[in-house]
Parts: sequence; C-alpha cells; structure tokens
Amino acid sequence: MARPPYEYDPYYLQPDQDRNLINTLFVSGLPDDVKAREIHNLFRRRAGFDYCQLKYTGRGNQGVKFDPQAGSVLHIELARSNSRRKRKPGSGPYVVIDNRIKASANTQETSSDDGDSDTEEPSGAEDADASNKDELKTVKSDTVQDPENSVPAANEQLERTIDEGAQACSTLFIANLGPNCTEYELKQVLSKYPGFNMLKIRTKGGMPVAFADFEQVEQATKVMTDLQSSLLPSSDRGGMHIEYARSKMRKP
DNA sequence: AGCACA
Repeated sequence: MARPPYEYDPYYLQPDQDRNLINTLFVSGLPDDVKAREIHNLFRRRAGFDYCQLKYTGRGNQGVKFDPQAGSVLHIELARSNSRRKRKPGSGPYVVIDNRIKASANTQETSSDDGDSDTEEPSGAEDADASNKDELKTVKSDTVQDPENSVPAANEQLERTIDEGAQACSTLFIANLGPNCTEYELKQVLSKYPGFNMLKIRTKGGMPVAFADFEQVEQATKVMTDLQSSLLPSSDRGGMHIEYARSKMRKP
C-alpha cells in the first residue's frame, strides 16, 4: 500500500542505472495519432537533446486521453532505463516503432525532412525553417558520415561513449526459439537453475522470444553460458540465442 | 537480428 513509486524502487536499478545516470525520459499520455516529428519538435531546442524514439504500443486509446480541449497533459518522467536502441545509419533524428495491429495509412514516419512549423516558437518563420534545417543537418551529419559503421578509426573517441555493448543484467533475452516453443517447455529447463524467477514469452510476428528473470546477475550469466546455442525439442532453426536483456523484468 | 511488462 505505502509502496514507493516504481521508479524509485531499487529493484529496477541495474549497475549502470544509478538514477543519476539515466538520461532518457519516458513520455506517456500521447495521442494515438502523434507523429514522431511532433515529439522531436518538443525537445529539439533543449540543450543536450540527442534524439527521440516514438513507440506505438498498440494500446490504442486506453487510459488517459490526450486532448487539448480536454486539457490533458503529457506525463514525463525519468525512464527506467536508458534508451539503448541505436539509430540505424540511414535513420534521422528520431526513431519510430509501430506495434499497432492495424497499419493505418499514415505510417511513413521515419526521418528525412519535415515541414515542421514551430508552434511554441514565436521567433518567426525564417528562423523556424532555416535553423530547423540546420539542426536536422547537424543531427544527420553523424548519419551521413556514419560513425557507426564506416571509418571506425576516426571516430573511436566519439563512439565509445555510446556503445558499450551488452550490459550484464539479471534478466535474459532468449531468441531463436522454434515457433512451437511453449512457456512450459522453456520453464522446465530454466527452473533447474538457482535463482530462476520467472519467464515471459512474447510472440512478435511469428517467432517467439522469451524473457527470463533471475535473482542475481551471476545466476543469469551462468544460465546464459550453459544454455547458449542449446536445442529444445521444439527448436527448428538451431539453438537458442541468449543475451542479457536490455532492461530488467518488471517486478510481478 | 529479433528486447516486453509502465
């Protein structure tokens, strides 16, 4: 009852997730038809803003309704974990993930130029458009020169801040499961290991993936190395591929 | 390669 909000629960804090180190904001209460460009416009003038990632959860219009006339407001809080998805070389200043069932007609929101008008910026038309182009170009320049892939030597110092590889986590991400793999089947195997907490299977268009949570990182690590590439009866495309999950599984 | 549960 008198339980602190989840974002203060130390359970969610991983070794690299001291709250002070979180530099990602979680924004909720967005309308279903929100565009990535709108989110980008919200933040692009803010110092230190890197990029935004918009995810349509498929939850549609549940809960809070965002509507200017209804006076509802965006809710912004510190994210539980930093955004880890790296921008693809070809992508622009924002990233869109659309998990909604129906692909509505306006889903061509990737990057490129936007004809955005600055609603909150009274600075005038020329500024809005000109400096806007500039900003986009600045953000994009790391796309054009492509520090992620090409000329690795030249960009090493800039890059190492960003990609530190897989971070150890007490939750495992398990992929390359056969289409018929069941939670039960996987649980049979995992529950033999000490510290096993719980398992969740998600099927994302065809192939299932699983998240397995353990008490301790070391226990998860042991399972990962033990079971890496191993076959289940249901496996049909080779052994399981196991990695640390990007974020720890939510409590219950 | 594919990382959710808010």
